[in-house]
Amino acid sequence: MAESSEGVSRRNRGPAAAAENRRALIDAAREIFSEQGLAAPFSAIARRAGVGQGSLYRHFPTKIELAVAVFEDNIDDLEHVARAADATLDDLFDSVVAQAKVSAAFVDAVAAARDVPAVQRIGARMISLIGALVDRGRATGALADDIGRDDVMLVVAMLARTVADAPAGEREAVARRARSVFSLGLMPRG
Amino acid sequence: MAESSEGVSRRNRGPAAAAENRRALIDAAREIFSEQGLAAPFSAIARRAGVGQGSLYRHFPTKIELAVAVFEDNIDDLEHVARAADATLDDLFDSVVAQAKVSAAFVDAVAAARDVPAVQRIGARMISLIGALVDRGRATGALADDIGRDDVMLVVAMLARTVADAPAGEREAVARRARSVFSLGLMPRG
Amino acid sequence: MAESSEGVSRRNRGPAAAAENRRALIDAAREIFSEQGLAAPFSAIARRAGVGQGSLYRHFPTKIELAVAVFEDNIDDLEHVARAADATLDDLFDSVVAQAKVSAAFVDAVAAARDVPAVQRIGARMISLIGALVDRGRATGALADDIGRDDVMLVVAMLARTVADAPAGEREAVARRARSVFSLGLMPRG
Amino acid sequence: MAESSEGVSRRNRGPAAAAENRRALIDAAREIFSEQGLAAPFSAIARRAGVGQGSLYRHFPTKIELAVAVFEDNIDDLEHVARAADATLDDLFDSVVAQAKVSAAFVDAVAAARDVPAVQRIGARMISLIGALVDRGRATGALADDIGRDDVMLVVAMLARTVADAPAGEREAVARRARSVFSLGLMPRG
DNA sequence: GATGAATGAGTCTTCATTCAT
DNA sequence: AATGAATGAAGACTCATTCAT
Repeated sequence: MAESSEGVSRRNRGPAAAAENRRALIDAAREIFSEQGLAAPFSAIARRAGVGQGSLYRHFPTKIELAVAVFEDNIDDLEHVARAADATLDDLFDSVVAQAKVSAAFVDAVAAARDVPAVQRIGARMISLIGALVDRGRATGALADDIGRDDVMLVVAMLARTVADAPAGEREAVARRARSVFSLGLMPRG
Repeated sequence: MAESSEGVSRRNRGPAAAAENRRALIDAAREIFSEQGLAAPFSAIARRAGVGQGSLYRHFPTKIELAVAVFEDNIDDLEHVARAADATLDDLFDSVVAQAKVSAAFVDAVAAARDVPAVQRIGARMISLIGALVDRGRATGALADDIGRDDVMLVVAMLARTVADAPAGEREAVARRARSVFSLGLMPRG
Repeated sequence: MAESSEGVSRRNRGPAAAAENRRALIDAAREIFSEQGLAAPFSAIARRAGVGQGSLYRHFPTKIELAVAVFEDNIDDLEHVARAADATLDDLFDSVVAQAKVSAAFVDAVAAARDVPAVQRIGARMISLIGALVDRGRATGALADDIGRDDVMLVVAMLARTVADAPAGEREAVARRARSVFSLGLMPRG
Repeated sequence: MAESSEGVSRRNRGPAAAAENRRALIDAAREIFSEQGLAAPFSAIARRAGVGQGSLYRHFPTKIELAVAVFEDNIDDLEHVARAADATLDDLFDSVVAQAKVSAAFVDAVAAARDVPAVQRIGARMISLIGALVDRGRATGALADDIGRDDVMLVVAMLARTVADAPAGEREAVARRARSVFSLGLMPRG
């Protein structure tokens, strides 16, 4: 992210820059998606990355692929979170809320390209990490027995969208309210 | 809707056609919004309505105003639903799900123009009808005491978005799953 | 002008309203031309006059004809000014500056339609009243002998344009500066 | 100008063509502004230059910037004229009259964007070159002592406008008449 | 004659995508 | 493989003009 300060036009450094450019593009895309959503112009991302438009297309022929690359990073984080011995779904929700805009952009991307292999791969990772948390939640009695991975997946998507769509000033309040509704629904009743 | 078969360019039928055109535009917009969302090109709506672009702008200078007009119809329906003596939140949810795409478009519109009076007016109607159902729900013990109008409003928004974004074939399943999660959250716990 | 307050939509009063509408249109046009110049949309004038667009076209098929009608009023004033026994060119300039925007709009119209009879008629009236002032100026020794009507006509046009084009806050200063340059040129030297 | 024959759609010649396109756009703009004034459609300029609309916008995001580029060339000429050891204001007026249409377009542009830095820069150059001629004029006794740069600037603007607005066939006569009025005003009176 | 809606062409502007270097 | 300019197709919006009532 340090590299991605906008407007710093790079020289043509040839093939050597390939890996570096890729990183810069992903970082720039994450920023742009956070600010403007998935519908942001492609050119803005290239500009922010300080990379030619052509290079953007070479690395990521479609916006979906770029979104996948961005979210691949994010999901690394999520997996990291989920791997902690005492991690709960709440921790996952915390992360999702913190990255709401990017998450929402990803939800958009998924909606637009459910059939792209890379998208499915990411979906699988997501389901899998959710699965682990669900299992643990059930084990500790923090989660109702009839709540499955797919339910949580849906909740994550709704949470991301809702928070992302709220005006900046109300994000926190909306997140709290939504999570409250969800939690009560997810908690075992008794 | 009967009149709005696309592509049939109308003659200038004079001012008498004004009201009819307005209706055609609203109907066309509802269709288009349902198919393409709020971001659909204005021109597509005019075309679908069989009306010149200028007429569209005359009737609805901004997309928000058009969205409001569309939703004003929908909210009529919702109010009708809510007025039934034994109406429940579930009935409301049924309607929202049935009109998911349009509802989602409206959520977008509201997000984009919270400060437009017409939007606020609609928002107020929505809150008000939800309020009635909430009160009734509490009275009949179908709703937890700590669930308020704003919570339900949020749920409606999430429900609409989620169902609207799901691929056509999965809408019903998604709706069922989402409502299940929500319901358990909204039901009083014993 | 009292009648022309914008937005007051009139009922269809039929033919009886003809003369009145004509007046309202002229007054509205003067206002609009003053505010936005000759390029102002036709519709703005009809709206300001509280008259249907169709009526505007009926009375004034072209913008030129409307401009002529507007200026015909103004030239009445100018002729009135010029008829005063002790009137000077400076009095004319005062009037032109005071009506700079409208005058400039008229200059535009003339430039665009030198061959329209109505325009020529107005031009003749203008030349004629200037002629009177020139003669008187020469007689009183206030004007150089080699300055003719056409020179003054040109000066009037330039004065109007210049003042009209200046930002509102600088009109007076510009008018003063321009008149100073012109005056020294027009005054006899010796 | 040789390259700018209208309608010959070019291939994408890559970045190498950038400078050439820029030139073509400026030349085309000068022509178009001369023919139709500053209000000419942007698309006409792109077409005349044989360049895509997008390229026009890339090079000149606003019409003002394009006008500035056009006039920057013209002012080069004017500065060249003014630098001649024996140059007079009359030489400047000659140039202004010769480029009347473009000059008038520039006056429009300045009026429309007094606050744009590039415009101010050009204005400063103009004032400065006028200043040199004013100083020289005073020194040689060809100019009245109380005539300053601003007066001459105003005269230039009026001259440009007036000549530009005159029908082609009368330009010369109008220029002569206007300059005569101005000159007598600018000359020292004995 | 008046009315005011309808029409559609014309401009502006933004992007996704391609391509020469 | 990188660059960044070129392209042109949309889409938004505004008006001049026409026309049924």
